[in-house]
Amino acid sequence: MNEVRVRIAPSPSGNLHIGTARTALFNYLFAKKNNGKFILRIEDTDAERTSQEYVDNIFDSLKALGLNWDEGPDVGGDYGPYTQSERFDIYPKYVQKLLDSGFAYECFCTPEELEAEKEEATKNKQAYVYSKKCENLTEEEKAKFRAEGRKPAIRFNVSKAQKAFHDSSILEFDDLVKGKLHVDTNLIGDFVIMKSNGAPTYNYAVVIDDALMKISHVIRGEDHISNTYKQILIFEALGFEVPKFGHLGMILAPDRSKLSKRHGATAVSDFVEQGYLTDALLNFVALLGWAPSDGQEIKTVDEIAQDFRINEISSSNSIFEYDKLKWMNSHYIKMLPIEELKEKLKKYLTKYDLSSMTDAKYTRMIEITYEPLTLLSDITDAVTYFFGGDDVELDEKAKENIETELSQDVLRTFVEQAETWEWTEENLHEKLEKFRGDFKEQKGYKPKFTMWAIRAAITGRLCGADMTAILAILGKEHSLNRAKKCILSNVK
RNA sequence: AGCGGUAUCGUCUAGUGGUUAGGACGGGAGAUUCUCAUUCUCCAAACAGGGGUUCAAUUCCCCUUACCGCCGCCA
Repeated sequence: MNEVRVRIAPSPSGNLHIGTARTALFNYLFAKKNNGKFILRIEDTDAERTSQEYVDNIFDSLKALGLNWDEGPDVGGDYGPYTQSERFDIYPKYVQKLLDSGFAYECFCTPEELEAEKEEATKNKQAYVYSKKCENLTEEEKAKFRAEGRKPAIRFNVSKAQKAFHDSSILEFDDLVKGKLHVDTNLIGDFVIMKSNGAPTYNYAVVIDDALMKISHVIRGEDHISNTYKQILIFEALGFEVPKFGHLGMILAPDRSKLSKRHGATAVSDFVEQGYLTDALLNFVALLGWAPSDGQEIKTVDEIAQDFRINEISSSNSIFEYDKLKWMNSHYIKMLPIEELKEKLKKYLTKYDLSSMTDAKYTRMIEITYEPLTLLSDITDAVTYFFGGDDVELDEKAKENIETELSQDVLRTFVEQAETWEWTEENLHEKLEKFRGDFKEQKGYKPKFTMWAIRAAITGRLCGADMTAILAILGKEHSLNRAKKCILSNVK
């Protein structure tokens, strides 16, 4: 049995898209499950849209996701180079083979001529298929075009390849996820494999690379289905073994359009920047099309790989539901070991002076605030009242609350009694419990209201983390000063 | 227009020729908690439509509809 070799072949014309990440994941899973190799290839044949910045982003994102490749531009391998622009000397050789065997021919048509053909087709409501005008040019005619300064593009002769390798004009292949797929090759025009400037086209370069890199399974988005037929024909014309193909449904935005920035983040690096955990991202994206056999959706990549069967992937499109991703992210945040969480969160706490806080206090602060986080970045707002010393900004609801007579009563009593309290969390816990118990008993204040007064004065908000711990972390002085500042002299 | 693909709660999906069609997110109700959140319990929510085949179809076949993709000297 041949070795399983799969690849992800992103084009560096943008940051690594979440859809590409999903395709990469499925390739990775397939490789893992089958003890195969996962290969990264950079498809940068279109120099104008390509940049090193994007190449770096693709590397970094894939690494962050833990989708490590066995062969690639940086790590090398036996079938390099793994960057298309470094393979430009390879492509002409096989074009020549195709030319020699008659599966390709030179085309001297100008863009204007081609445009005219297309217009004609649309006018007649026909699908456009190249006319094959240049298929049988004589040497004299070619020489004449050359004399005019025209540079030929090379076209692949579809009908010739079809007749050479297939009985019928219907070309069929067995897709790993979609089952049997077919098309009438008469509908495929002779397409360009080498541009007049000498650069290979995508459909051609992909075949050469996949063949030379011994790719056994091509797993990609279903937008490539129609390319597959062309590619199969090239594989055959060159005498290469045709790999197996598997096409995944697309990821759509909630409004069923293409996922774009206006829906939120689309690049993996954007998600990370916003405070998503890569593990959550990966787990979520795996669930788009794949379902665990035991119904347990939270899974590590290794667990998913064990349970992964490419033919069981749903072949329909799926919608990217940010709500579920958020839920998953908060779930992953809760599962993170506290030490790791402390480190990851620091990135979002740069506006605060953490050096003024002991590690024990910092740890405790994170312990009591991390639970409600949806995004790591939510921590920024969640801890603001731990800083600022004697001052804290009150929001509208807190202000309103402070101004009630009940709250004033609570605060006056609090300041008076707390002055003598020993300021440790255990003791505060005990004292506060008794404190609100007393108010309940003596004045009928619900514990909730008693605590609201203190919370409003100390944190400036009506909701937040455990009040006892907040007081302990803030310290006696700051706590009492904040409370004192909220005691108003004239309240009716 | 043509060609190809897809169709189970709002969303991601499980599932079967005979099931109370299952789970998750989201939504609703309740319990717990000093608040918010968490957690827990419960509830509502789906087989696109029409024809066949069959004793029986959500499941198999056909048509319609809807949606997606492709029709580049882009990748």
